[in-house]
Amino acid sequence: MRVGNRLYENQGIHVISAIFTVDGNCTKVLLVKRKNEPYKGKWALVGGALYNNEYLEDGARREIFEKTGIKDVNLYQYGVFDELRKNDNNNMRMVAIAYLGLIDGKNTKIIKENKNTTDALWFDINNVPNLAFSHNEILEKELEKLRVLILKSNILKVLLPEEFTMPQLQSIYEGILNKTFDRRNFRKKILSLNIIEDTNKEVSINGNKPSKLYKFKDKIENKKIF
Amino acid sequence: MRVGNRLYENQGIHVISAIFTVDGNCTKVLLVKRKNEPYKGKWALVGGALYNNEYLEDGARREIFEKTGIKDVNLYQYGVFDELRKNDNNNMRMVAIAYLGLIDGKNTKIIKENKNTTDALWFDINNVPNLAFSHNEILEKELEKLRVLILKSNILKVLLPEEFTMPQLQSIYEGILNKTFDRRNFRKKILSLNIIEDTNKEVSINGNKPSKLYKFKDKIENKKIF
DNA sequence: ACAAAAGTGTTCTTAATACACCCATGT
DNA sequence: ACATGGGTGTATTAAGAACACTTTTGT
Repeated sequence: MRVGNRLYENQGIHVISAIFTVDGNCTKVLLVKRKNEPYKGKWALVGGALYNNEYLEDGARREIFEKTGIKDVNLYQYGVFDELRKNDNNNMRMVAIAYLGLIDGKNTKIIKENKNTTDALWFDINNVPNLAFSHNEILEKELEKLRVLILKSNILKVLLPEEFTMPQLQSIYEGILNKTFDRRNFRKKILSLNIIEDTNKEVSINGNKPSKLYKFKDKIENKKIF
Repeated sequence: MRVGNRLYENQGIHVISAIFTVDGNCTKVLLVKRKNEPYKGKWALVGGALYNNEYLEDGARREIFEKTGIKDVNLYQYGVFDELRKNDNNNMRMVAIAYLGLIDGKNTKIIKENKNTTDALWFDINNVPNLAFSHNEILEKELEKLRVLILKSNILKVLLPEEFTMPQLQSIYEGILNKTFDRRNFRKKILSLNIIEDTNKEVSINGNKPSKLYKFKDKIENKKIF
């Protein structure tokens, strides 16, 4: 079952991950600096070619580990990006399968270098350089997905302790959505999304009135339209 | 730039299209019957391997034409489906890129046979057989996308004359969403979606009170969340 | 005049927004 | 007692759901 037809030669599948974190009230994305051509010296999302014997998500995870040392990351959804690289003498058909990840940047040690990259850094999403390939476009689309995902999943779990307060949660939403919300309305909205639940505990975070503690639900059911 | 590494051998990219139509109040999907192994004799969505020198969407369109004779079809969005086919002696890494199409089945002549298929038929989506590969799963996901898409695009243009009446439109929505709606509320909802506009004309479709004529807007702007 | 299909408006309920005061803690 | 940050409720507006009568046309 080997592909033995010239029509199908020179095809490549890449797995590319946009890995985000939230730091204070700004959202950051993890980029690596390319060591080799093409786009030598340019920053890029984390990714590379898929191996023959692995599933897409496993490939994405392997690339993330090889290039940044990050082991534990939840990956979500996928997008597809299409690219026909034209050369002098042949074409290279590339399909990039894009993943979205979210980790706690503060508690994650990043390895800076590997055989294909010379650096790895968190960039504020409002201050991203021109990236290799069409990674700027991929980044935009994945960020948009992240903004949708936080409204209907427990993806934000990784950025918070098991139990957290409403103000902690609000600050992360504000960071990702790049907006501020009224405290009362935010609480009402989030509770109506049915993605967190009250633990009936309280803590005083910094010597003021104690806050209630919430946690994400394990199972989150979908909403419907129309 | 040839892929000369064993790790990347035996990879394949397939483009798979779920082509829908609406007939009366039921939604149908176009399936083809496979002539060859694997899954010989099974029904499948329309698709096949991507060539090296074409973009994904072009490949999808070529496959559709080769297998069904359909030339004019708008394709939308994509999904990715991951499959590692295990054999006795090697693995075949397949990635299926899925497209969604919608055409007017009544006015489209379908070619029944080609070198890889022995038949092509419209199936009521409530009555789809076990399909080849994981095409049942792909079909479900693409149908879900179609149901979202009709609420925020002009994708339904192809099923209607340039100018159409509200009851005609409602009947198609009811067919795809598999629900019935109150006439007044449907009208309000659709108009609020900002995807159609009044033409200030009327026709009497079948010798009763004349209906107003509407048409889809050319440009449709996106809504936002939060 | 009547049958068939299309147009229209009001009420009720639910969700979204805007906004101000009280409470618990540490100093 | 006061400063800090967290909790709560109400009034207004906008959107969704439920529902019945009138209009036009052909026979």
